[in-house]
Amino acid sequence: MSPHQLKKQTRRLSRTFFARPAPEVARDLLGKLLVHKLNGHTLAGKIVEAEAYLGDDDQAAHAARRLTSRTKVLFGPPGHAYVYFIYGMYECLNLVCEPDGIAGCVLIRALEPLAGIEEMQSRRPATHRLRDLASGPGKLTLAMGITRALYGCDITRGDLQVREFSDADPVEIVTTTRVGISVSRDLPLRFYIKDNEFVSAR
DNA sequence: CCGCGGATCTTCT
DNA sequence: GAAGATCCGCGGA
Repeated sequence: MSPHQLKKQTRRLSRTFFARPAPEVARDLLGKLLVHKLNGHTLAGKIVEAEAYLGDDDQAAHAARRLTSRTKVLFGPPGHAYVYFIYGMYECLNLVCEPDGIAGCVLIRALEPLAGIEEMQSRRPATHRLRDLASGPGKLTLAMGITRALYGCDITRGDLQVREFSDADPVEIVTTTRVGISVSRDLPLRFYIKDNEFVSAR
């Protein structure tokens, strides 16, 4: 998909899209396009897997503890990026949801690469199969060049954005429990596109 | 294909 | 001081 096609066939999501409950936003993000313009390159992938994280009622959510310097963006206005560092070497991308003052976000867990694929591959030299390029929360941030430098950035303006296809087909969604957490394990807050080979942990 | 463990460091207790 | 919203390479089947 060329940058020209991307601009013509898709449009950027606005803040109202994100100003809703996180589980609802997580479902609706499936099939949308995550785009990062970086150093003259346009990197893009279709969102095929996402998880919702809530506030007080979700002990697995970073926002459940309290408001800290790390989590403060979660309590702010929707449509901003929450990027955090984990396990000493990876970064994960979340999109802040809910109205201003209410915590909640969606973790982007896997992408189907659609544009700037060679650039993504150069960022993940150890990977050879396309389906492994961005099929995990740590993998996709590496492939897309997303770092903590983007903490708090406005997704509705600027170089990191989410776009929707004007002719999007409805997607078939599978709901499961979330991956890699030790508490609040039973909540059905993971969503992915059925039969999509770019989903993590198949 | 599957399971296991090491790497590595920020954040909060 | 310990845990953590992960990934990769290794060994075995």
